[in-house]
Amino acid sequence: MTNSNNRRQQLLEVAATCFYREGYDAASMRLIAEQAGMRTASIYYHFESKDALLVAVHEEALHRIQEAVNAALMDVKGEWNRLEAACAAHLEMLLTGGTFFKAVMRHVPSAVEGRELIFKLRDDYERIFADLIADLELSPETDRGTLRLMLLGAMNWTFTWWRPHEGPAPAVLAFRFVTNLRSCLDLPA
Amino acid sequence: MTNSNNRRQQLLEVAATCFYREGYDAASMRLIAEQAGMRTASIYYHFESKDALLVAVHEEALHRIQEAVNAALMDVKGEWNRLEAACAAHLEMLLTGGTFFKAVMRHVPSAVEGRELIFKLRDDYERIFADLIADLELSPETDRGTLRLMLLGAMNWTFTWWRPHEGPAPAVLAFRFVTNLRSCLDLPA
DNA sequence: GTCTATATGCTGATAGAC
DNA sequence: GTCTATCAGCATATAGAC
Repeated sequence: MTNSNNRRQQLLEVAATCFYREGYDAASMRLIAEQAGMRTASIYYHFESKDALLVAVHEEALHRIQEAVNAALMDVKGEWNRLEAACAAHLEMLLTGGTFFKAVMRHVPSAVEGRELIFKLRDDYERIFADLIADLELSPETDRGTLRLMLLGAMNWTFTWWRPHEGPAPAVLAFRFVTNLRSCLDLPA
Repeated sequence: MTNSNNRRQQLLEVAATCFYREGYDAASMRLIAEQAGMRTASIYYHFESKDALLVAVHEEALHRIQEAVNAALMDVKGEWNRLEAACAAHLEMLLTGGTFFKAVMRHVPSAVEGRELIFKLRDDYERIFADLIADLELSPETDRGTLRLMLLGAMNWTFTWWRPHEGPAPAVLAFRFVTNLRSCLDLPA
């Protein structure tokens, strides 16, 4: 039972890495099994299908990142500070939290069973940012929906170009992103 | 010869649509052939492999979008206006220019021959925006690299959520994106 | 240029021993 | 829980007729 949970957890990590690096289709069950040090058939003791494995990866990753963002928001005061803290936590997980979270950014093939659930999980998570942006004081002509999608787009695109030891640290990136949006918008002049 | 070029062009369009909708691996040569109204083997008269087909899709799409952006920049004066015009053209192609351009945003599996070339084509195209941003007058502490990546990220992420007849028109989106970045940055106070 | 027919290999998944 | 062995199907790609 405990052993089973360990293996299950290990499989999730390995699968996420494969899904991220190869994409869902190219990440074969054989490859995942090999990376996890077991045979293909053994995976099916822990997960009923490859699709179920992908769904489980999303559940785990989004649960973890949601907790990280909520933790980062504890005791932070000020609307813009809170937004920046959430962005920093989001980028921290995405860029340096292991391949687990990058897997969530990949395309989900249309034939995957549980695709709708995956989209729902993603949407639920992103609602944190909608709430934070709703709290901002903005000039009346600013569209909050666009602002949210712009910020999330900028953040979620980082995983295509960011490399460890090269680009700016996640927290620096969060500061710049929010600063670039901030100064112009917060005061009704 | 002319007939061959027509077929080749048609295959490119069909393949791009399949690559976008299904992802590279799930878009089988059988499916592409079927959608194009021919047999699998016939594709190989026009393209030597599936990988070559993907590379050709990128060459065509990036060539076209580059021309569209350059055309949109003709006779536009003012650094911020030029950036906005380029963004509008970019979004116009990406969102309403057919699936051709969305295919370029998808993940390229690591095993694809010509992967490096594809990345080079993407980088070359994005240099347009680096040049436009280099022309802006910004407060000295603003990082232009971050600004470029932020804007491209926001734009390239749109194809994950934008739907025809729902979201804002591409030109409106371009205006909001640039406006959100603009007011705060252009004057050294 | 497009076809039929086929080679070869990899895919997700299952059966059943241990 | 993990294994060996295997299935049926689909993948890319090629050979050669028309």
